[in-house]
Amino acid sequence: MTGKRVSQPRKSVWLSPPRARGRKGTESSSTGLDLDRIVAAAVRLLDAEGDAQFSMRRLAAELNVTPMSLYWYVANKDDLLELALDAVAGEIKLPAPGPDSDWREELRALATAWRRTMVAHPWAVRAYGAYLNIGPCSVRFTSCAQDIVARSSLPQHEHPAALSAVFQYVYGFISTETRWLEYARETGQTADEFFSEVADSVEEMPGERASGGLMEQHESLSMDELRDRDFDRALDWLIAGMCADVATARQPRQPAGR
Amino acid sequence: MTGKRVSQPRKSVWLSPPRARGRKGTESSSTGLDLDRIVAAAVRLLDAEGDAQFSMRRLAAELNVTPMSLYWYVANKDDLLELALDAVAGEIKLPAPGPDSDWREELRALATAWRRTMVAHPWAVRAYGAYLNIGPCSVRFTSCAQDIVARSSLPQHEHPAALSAVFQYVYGFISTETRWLEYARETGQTADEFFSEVADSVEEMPGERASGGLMEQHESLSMDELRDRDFDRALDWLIAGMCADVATARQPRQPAGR
DNA sequence: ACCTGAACACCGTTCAAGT
DNA sequence: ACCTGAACACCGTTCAAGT
Repeated sequence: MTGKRVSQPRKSVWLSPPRARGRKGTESSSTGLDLDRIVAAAVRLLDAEGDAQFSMRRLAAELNVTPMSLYWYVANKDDLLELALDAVAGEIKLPAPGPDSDWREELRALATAWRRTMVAHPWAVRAYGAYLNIGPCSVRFTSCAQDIVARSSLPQHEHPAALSAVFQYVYGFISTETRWLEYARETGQTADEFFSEVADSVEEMPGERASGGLMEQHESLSMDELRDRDFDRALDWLIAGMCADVATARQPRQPAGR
Repeated sequence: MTGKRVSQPRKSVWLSPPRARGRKGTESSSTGLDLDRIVAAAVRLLDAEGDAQFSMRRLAAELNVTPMSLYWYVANKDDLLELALDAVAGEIKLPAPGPDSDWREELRALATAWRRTMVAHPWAVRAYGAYLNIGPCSVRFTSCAQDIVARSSLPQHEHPAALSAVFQYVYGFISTETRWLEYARETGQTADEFFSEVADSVEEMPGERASGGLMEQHESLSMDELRDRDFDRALDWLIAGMCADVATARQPRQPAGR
């Protein structure tokens, strides 16, 4: 995030030997600092003001403390953001693996749960794209997804590709979704107002026929409902596609229209 | 990008009245500045050192000029990055709409072209996620995609969802792909080395059964080939899924396994 | 063990001034 | 019309010092 040239480039908090951090047991007095309190405050601040406004100095002020005191608990800003990211990853509600439930339903449920938490913490999807996501909660999340496809009807050698496919799609979706919501929030407009304004402007641009078909079906559905529907839709297409690919047992490496 | 609290929040360069910029005709002497030269230099610098290292001051130095001279051509750093983004969008090789070609092939070709350019400019996928992408080249790119699905066999009302589905997927894919490549570059490792190191570390972490199945098929294929295959694979699944959904004409709103 | 203060090397950008 | 210099309000972080 800072990007200053360093001799030993950092990779992840989770790949470094732990500091004083992580001693959750110590019920410290409410006055003293504490890694958990710092991370919690960071999440609160990031939610409230966005990652662009977030700074170590701002956070320190929030905690009534000198900026440098944070550095006793955390090596640098990137590490702190990685910790904050894993904290919100812990908020994702993982579906319980009911014995009689369909794996496709569970996968949809997991994707929806992920989407829901990310919409609540837009900065976190940017962090998700920036870091390695190998904290305990992130790993638990990934494991959950792996378990689900492991119980699927897909052949084992397809599991990684299947997992990656839905992950990439969902990540892409929530990435642009949260960005639009942030834009609306920043400009003080509703999502619809902002979208309409942009669409109109593109319409008026020189060259090409404009955003045809992107603004049509505004009769019965709100934009939120439209987004929900498109999200589920593509997920279904993807899952249906990989199931069909298996059903029609062509030679496994050679996909459809080649 | 800066995030300072401003009275009038910016939305996009392309939504503001143009400055002196854009006078491409003026064959200015090679000594003077020029919007095109500035943008080109920015792209060069971003490619070489990444967006984390990029700054107005650094760019000015590169152009042998005072930082503030840039501000005659460009309102702020975000605007400049948006211009740089559109410049690389112009590098995407759009498939020519051959009259006898399959729309699915064209869609795959477009996705692949997009991916190729983004891998060449990793900072641009972050910019893509941050801005509105409504510059002339970006719009041309989007229009091309729209034309392709317009020629598809899908019912008209599905076109926006179909377009969005493949966009989100491809964006998600290249987003994580370029991030891994950047990590490898930053650490001076090959992509394989870096990936193995991370995978091993996750393996040793407490709790959960580890990254099962993510590191299997390392026999005949390199990581690059694996990625290429997975990219095409999910794209095929997605396209197959949406075609199948149409073929088996169930009631249009109620997808597969509900 | 935990926290502070001063300082360094950076940022983006405003503003008044130069040519 | 185009570019500069000084200055402002910020950054993340180092380092030596306090308790």
